[in-house]
Amino acid sequence: MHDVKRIRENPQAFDDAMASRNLPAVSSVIIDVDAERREVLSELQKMQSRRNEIAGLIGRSAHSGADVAELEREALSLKANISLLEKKEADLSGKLNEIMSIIPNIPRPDVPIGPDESANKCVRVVGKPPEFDFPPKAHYDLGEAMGTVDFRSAAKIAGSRFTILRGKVALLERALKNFMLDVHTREFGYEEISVPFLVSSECMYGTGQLPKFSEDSFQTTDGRWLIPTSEVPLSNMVRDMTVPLSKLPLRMTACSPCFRSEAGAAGRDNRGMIRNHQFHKVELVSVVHPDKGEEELERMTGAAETILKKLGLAYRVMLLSTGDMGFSAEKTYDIEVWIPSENTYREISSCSLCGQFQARRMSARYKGDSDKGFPATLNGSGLAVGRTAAAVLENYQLVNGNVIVPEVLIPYMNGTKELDKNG
RNA sequence: GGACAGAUGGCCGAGCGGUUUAAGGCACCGGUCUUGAAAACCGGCAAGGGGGAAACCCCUUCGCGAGUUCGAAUCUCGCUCUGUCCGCCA
Repeated sequence: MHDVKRIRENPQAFDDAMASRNLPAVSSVIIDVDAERREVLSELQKMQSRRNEIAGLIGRSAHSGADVAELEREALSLKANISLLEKKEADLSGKLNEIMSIIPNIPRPDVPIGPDESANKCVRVVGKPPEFDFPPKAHYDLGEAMGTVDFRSAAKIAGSRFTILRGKVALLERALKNFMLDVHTREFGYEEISVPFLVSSECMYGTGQLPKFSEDSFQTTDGRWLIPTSEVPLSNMVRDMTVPLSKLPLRMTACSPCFRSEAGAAGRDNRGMIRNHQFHKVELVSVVHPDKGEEELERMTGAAETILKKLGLAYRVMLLSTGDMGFSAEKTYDIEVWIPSENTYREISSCSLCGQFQARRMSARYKGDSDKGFPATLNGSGLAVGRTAAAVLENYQLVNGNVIVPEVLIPYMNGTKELDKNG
């Protein structure tokens, strides 16, 4: 959500920002509706003031015995006008809100401008992709051959785009979650949070999934939503509250299943664990002073990268262009891991600075002695567990189809050093 | 799921139709006093929004939403949440 005052002060800058997102100019509509709303509000408040005054006079007349018939007549006519104006004001507020709630965040100045992912900028490439003297298999072929990744049963039970993991690969997934959470809590000071996987519409609105992207998530029969990411419950921890400045930065991490309808993804990544309706993700969320956003984004991205470094996986960091950024983001780094079978990098993390955009939607505030306002929020994957498991399987595969367990995971795997057909 | 009780400012808590512009206390901030501290005393102390160059004025908010009324924290209806007990249950 944007600050209407800011738009009023510099409509051109706002329209330019929307243009960089390939969206039409809307500032003039917003300014008009807002001006009308404030005019109505101002008049309404004058009437309310008079109404309160009359009520006071009548109240005090009970003691003085003064005649109040004239006052009551005036109050009655005021009453009708007030309810009329109240309705008008509510309509205008609603209209303004409707427009504002589907406008995305404004990209930061250093975000490359472009139509889509083709304009993304590679910031750095870290690690070297492994070289194989045999054609590397895809993770789903490796897993199925080992009998540890079972798409057939998953389809029987839940339909397409689900995965069942068995034995050592299920353990690998669990090991990855614990490893990631440990790194973030011990090395980066994130507090581990165990969150609800169902959330209210208010939460989905707060982080920006609603009202525009309802078709991307699953809704329950009683009106709740399956979380598409634990960013939603984590960020909404501060919804409708004022956090003391001294408590910032807040850093929270959670591991949760994530549910996505993947509407419109037909035909893409149909095989494997890359694009499922349900996947596990370790999420990072920070709530910081608005001036500390960029600094925190670098820190958060670094925390996510640390996981890949420790796992010995090659990756690159991409700065997303205006055309590829999410709704609530004003700057986003994607981390892409090397996937040998596809001979390319695939997204495994997305770290976004949302500035004050979500805080405004959530009405989350911070307050210090002489400084108060909306904090900046950030969220990032640290990392998508299923995709990390796939990357480990592929990057550490041997010619016989076995998979070496990365050193850092061995303690989390009860000492298992290699995955093989014996599960 | 059933029964009962409750929801008031950062916290506790009074108020149950108009001298309440939400009493009082705690916490916090400033001052007096003190060598310093404590105590005591004095003063200050919610958020959001509208108007204004400013001083300042005004509106809204007593869980949320409707309603009754000239006037609602207070009355009516609906909802949400919390507590206690019962039932069910991992």
